[in-house]
Amino acid sequence: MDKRERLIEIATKLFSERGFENTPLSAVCETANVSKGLISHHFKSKNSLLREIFMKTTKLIVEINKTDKVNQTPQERLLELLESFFSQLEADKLFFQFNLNMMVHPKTREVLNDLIKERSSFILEATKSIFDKLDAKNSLIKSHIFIAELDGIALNYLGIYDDFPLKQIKEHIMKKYINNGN
Amino acid sequence: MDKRERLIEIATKLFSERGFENTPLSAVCETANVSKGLISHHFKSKNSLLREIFMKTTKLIVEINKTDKVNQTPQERLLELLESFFSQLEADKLFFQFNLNMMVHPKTREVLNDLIKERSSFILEATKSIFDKLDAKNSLIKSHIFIAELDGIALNYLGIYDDFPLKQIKEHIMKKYINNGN
Amino acid sequence: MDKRERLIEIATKLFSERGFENTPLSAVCETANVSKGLISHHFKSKNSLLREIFMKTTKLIVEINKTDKVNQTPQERLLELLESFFSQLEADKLFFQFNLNMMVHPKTREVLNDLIKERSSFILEATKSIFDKLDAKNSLIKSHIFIAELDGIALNYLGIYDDFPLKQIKEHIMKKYINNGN
Amino acid sequence: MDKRERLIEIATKLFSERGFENTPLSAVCETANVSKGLISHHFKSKNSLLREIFMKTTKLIVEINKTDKVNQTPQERLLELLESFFSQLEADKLFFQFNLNMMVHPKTREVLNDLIKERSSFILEATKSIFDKLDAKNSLIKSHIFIAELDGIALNYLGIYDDFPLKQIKEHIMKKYINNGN
DNA sequence: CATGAATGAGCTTTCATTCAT
DNA sequence: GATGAATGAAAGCTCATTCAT
Repeated sequence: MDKRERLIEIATKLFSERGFENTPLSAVCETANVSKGLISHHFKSKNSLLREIFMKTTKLIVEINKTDKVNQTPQERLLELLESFFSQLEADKLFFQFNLNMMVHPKTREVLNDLIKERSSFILEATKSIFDKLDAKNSLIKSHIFIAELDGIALNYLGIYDDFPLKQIKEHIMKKYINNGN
Repeated sequence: MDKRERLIEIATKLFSERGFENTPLSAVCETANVSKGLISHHFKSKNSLLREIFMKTTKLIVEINKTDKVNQTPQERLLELLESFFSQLEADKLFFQFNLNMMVHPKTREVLNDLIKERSSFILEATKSIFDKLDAKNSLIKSHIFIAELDGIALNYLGIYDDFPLKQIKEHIMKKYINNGN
Repeated sequence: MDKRERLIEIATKLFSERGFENTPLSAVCETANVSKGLISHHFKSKNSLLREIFMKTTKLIVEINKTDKVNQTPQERLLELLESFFSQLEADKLFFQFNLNMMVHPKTREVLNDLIKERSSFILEATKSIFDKLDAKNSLIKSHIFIAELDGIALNYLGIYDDFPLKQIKEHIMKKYINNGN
Repeated sequence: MDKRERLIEIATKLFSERGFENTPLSAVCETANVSKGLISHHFKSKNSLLREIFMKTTKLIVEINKTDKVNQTPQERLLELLESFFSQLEADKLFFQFNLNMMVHPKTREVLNDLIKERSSFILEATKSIFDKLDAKNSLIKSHIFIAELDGIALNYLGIYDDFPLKQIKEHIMKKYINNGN
């Protein structure tokens, strides 16, 4: 059992649930049944622990997008992307919670500034490469809107509306993007 | 010069810029050139100050939506709503920053839970009442998507992409909603 | 309605119930429905308010002991004193609570030092004058023990034993002192 | 040098001398030459530190009473008890001061409520078991009076009369209880 | 007399971080 | 690798007191 890995996992979970600033390292240690000293032994500081977590999730995102989809049509790729977004959103709320938290909160945004830029460029590029193939016109704008729409759905689903009708919205969105890419 | 009002204003600004938890009351006091004691004299606690601020912004939102638009067609209302959203978003970033912050962060969400529910119900209702008149079919889903889209745009504009092409996106969105209400 | 008098009354009650240090002046003001400024207008400080209260209760004690008992035998006086002690103890717990509090707590003892000395000398004298008449031998010692016994009973009754058998103890004590003054 | 133990010792001393509420933890730390953080490291809160101290003194009291006195007559036990009370009272004023303080002050009584009940039941039982053997009649009442008398003596000696004639009172009390158990 | 805004000192508690073992 | 004692800064909050009105 790699304690370092366990610390990262637990910290991710707690940061997601309670927020970064509202999660003392002591809480991470207690949950992990590990001494306070150990966390400092493994991570230079709380901030650097956060950065490591964020980089790990970025890697995940990159990998999902890199899997060979050479043979797919852009329509298929869009379809798959939406499918995976909606199923992930339901299955792993904490993952989205965490990323929203980190992007929005000024403190964490400062700590993660470069990493956020890096990740969001990647996502924009990946999305744009799809829309480019669909219809090069306005592909940047369409990509931005596409991303914003999904982010907004995640935000409203996770943080605002208890009775957010995710399934119906998924259908609606899928229909919209599958037929005309708009 | 009403110091209470000034404290609210300054706190709003600082909470928006730095986040709630990352803004000590001492920072508010220093900025307001006021003793630490005074803030406790006027507000029972930091949380209650936050609640007061949030309620104030809710009132603003409600009022904007209440202004007599009896004679407007739903199309006109939608147009106006989008116009005001995009111009506000540019003019008063802090206002959106604040609201995003408070919705996303677990700690503030806990403190504001009831107020958030209340406000978001109102916004959903107000939006739905427009879509109802446009085309009753799926009006709830469309409202949710509409709100999510705008939230997502705010989120990406304010927090993620430095070079977010707001103007073009505005045009795109306006076109989309004005022509077919989709 | 003399507000000054009401403030004293309410302060006495609250100081008795919660203790001096644990009772903010703001609590006194709220209970009295009076502004914070007023209490400072009437009393130089919290300490001086305390001193005034203590002096008032001393006056009461002195008066009770001064009422003409010229014609009474020492036995009758002792009887009456015990009777009044036990009935008071039951009827006005707060009065005893207050006095115990003030005597025991280091902070209040410091503030009231001179007044405590004054009052306790008086009580000792008054008691000794009775025992002197009963049997001059060891009257000082007997007085001290008598006072200590009553104080101890108050302490145990009010502060320690929920089921303190006050009535039976009263009988026991009365019998002891009435028959032989021991 | 166990700092935790030292903190308890010093806190006991200061709480006794100045009272619980009148002793900031900072005073304990300064006296112990220790940082403010350390006290929180060892004790969950100021209240829990107080509880720990109180429990420790209860243990002491229990142990004193538990030492094998199987062979003693009740008269001998009473004698010993009084001897130890009076010598302790002179030797360790702070110990009594502390206990009186904690029993009388409303705030500390609230914090220690259960522990006070527990301890005072024990003391009553221990005392009653002696009086039972002396003369079962009225043993409960006699025990209560016995305890009250000693408490009252401590109270008057420590807190009220500077010139309390402890030695003579001791003699008087000893004579009273040794001859007839009254 | 009466109010309540305003001050400032001081309190308990939290917490990231350091360091000897 | 691992522990936990120890530090010190900073936070929110309480409260007696002052003062202009």
